[in-house]
Amino acid sequence: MKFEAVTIKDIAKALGLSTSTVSRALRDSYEISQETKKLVLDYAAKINYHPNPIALSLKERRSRTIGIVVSEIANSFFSQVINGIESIAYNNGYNVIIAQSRESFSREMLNLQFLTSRSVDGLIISVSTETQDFSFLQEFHERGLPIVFFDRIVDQIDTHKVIVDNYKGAYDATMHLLDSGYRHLVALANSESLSITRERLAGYQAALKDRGIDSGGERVRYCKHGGMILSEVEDALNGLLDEPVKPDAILALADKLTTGCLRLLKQKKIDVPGDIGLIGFSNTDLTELLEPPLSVIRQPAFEMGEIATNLLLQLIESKRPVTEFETRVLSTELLIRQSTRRIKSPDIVSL
Amino acid sequence: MKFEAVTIKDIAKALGLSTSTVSRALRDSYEISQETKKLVLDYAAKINYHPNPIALSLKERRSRTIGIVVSEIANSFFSQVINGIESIAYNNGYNVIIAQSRESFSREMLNLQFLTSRSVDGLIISVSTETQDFSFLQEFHERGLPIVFFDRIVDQIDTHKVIVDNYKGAYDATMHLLDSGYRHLVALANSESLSITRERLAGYQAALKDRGIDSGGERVRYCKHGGMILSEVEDALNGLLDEPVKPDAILALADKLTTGCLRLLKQKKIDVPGDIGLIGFSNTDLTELLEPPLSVIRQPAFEMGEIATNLLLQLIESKRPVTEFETRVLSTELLIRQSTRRIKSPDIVSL
DNA sequence: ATCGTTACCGGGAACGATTGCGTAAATAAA
DNA sequence: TTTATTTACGCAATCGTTCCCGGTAACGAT
Repeated sequence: MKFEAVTIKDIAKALGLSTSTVSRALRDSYEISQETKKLVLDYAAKINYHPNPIALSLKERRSRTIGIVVSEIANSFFSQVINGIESIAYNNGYNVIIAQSRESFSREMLNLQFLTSRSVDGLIISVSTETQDFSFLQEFHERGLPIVFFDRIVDQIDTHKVIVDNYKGAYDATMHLLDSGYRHLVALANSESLSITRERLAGYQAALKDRGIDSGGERVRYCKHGGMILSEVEDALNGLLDEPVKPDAILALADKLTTGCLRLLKQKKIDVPGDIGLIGFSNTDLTELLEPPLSVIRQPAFEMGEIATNLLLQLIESKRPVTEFETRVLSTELLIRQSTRRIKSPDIVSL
Repeated sequence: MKFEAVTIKDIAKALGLSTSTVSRALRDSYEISQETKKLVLDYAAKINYHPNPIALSLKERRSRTIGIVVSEIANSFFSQVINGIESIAYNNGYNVIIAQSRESFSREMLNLQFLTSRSVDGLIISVSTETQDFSFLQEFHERGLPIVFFDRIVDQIDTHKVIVDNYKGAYDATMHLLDSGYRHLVALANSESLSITRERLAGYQAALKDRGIDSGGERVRYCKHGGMILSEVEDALNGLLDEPVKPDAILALADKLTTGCLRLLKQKKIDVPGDIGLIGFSNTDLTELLEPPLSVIRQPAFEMGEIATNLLLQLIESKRPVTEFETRVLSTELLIRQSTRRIKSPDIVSL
């Protein structure tokens, strides 16, 4: 079952040269005569020689590989980011290794262990919902592993970051709900520990405040597992629906929550937007085909991947330690569709 | 930017032992005294030693890593398969490296090159739509790389394969359309070279034949790029809609084609299922939330991943070359929803 | 006293590639 | 002719690990 590859030794032996000469010939060193070079190059091509990257990684302590850690590749947002990352990475001669944490802290640690032990030259990561302890990341960072955070960032670690203006995204969406005549808003959020949750929630609350509406602490429910488990979303949603003041619109603060919410409302035969309005963060390209077409806040995912990769490569290829870091903030896009088209006349009591 | 790891040498030096002794102590060799073992083990734990997998891969010519090649991770079917693969792989101490071909032959080759050069111990692959030349795969296979095909398999290469009963899936779906009163069926297919296209199309045509309906050669359109480009699907769809006998139902033979088709029909304001019925292969978990809820043929993707991985591990860990290969065929599931609920009364002329 | 075991440990060669250094031959400069 | 310089190549160390050989004690049996 082993699978023998051609090595530099085979070439050396066949040509009666030393491995050093072959190596140098292949790297086009000035110390090697034209004839010898041609000889080696031709023979290498003939027997389809490719340098062994494992040996190279061992020697050079670099792998021209970057690691990606996301919670779930099935999530459109993340798969779009990954496509962005790959596009830049490939153009720069880098390969990528993708790992999913599935929102589990332990899986995330295992993945990180795997990636670093395989000598990835750098890391692009959006942390899992469960992750509260960043010390392991901190440690890798301090030991010199170049890291770029995107989406769910870690404030404590000083490095490049790529995010969207989550505050504004949520603010605008909330304003849109209010402008549409909805009054009793509730929010369905990811784990409290996540940067995106905090930022988005702040935008939501600021919008309510700017309109002089008392948001109340109870009108937000969190999903610890980021909606990985539908029952968790159901519990949160039930909590919201059971509020003393019945909500007339929901703001979902993550992709999985948005679609999960719609699924549950349908199950409960609660009409959207008739009984309740719904808007949420989502990058699924199916949202416009849903019943009803979903109003969403969309992130420039592909671009985020591109930017993150460029920043990472900059970090990797920098000669001396980088100390100046930047946080790129991109804009979200608000796509207004059916699910927030208020049908009932505004509730007088709430005005 | 370098990132120094603890090696066996550090331990040896610190403890005044040789690297051989340390290595043996760590592997719990009988030749090492209990005291020394404890000494080494304790110290290794203390300084958080982890063997360098790169060095191990170089030495052992194996990496406990399996490579996955799919056309696109954003595709629900593939991401579900990947989850199945990971679940088994992790439980057996293997890691996975995911690569996407994005339906491009050259990308597929590059990925394969990357994976094998990183010494993956085996490969699980569903080939890209573009791939017509399997010689490179054949070569890897002959050189001893364990391969398991799933979904889009390669008949010419003799190894384990995991598929669904595509013939029956398409047959049943077609029968369902006919039973619902549709008469003028058309099919939207992937590239002709794909195994799944051939099998599904055979099922479709067999159903028509069994009902005494002349399918006609022109009532199938192919999408070379597997629907990666929407315009391609549009051209194909337009071709079908322009048929002399206007179709009243569409069978889409791949995930991307199914949703792409719905998107285009909506754009064209063609009502589903009012003007035309639609059923297709899809593993997207959003299909029931679509407008209309989509009737689909669903594949047991997770299970396929699990089986493929078990077969691959069997291949990898087998002492002697395996010569007996199996093709596991799983069942599809037919989920009937709105999109194939015929509304108009059957067209008399067509009966 | 000598031999054979057993228990324990170290030296050094791999794995595939790069690279600093040494050096022979060929050429140029003196 | 002698010395200096260039050209072109090989040796050996290195990366981290394993493992085939050794080797050296200690001990019991002869």
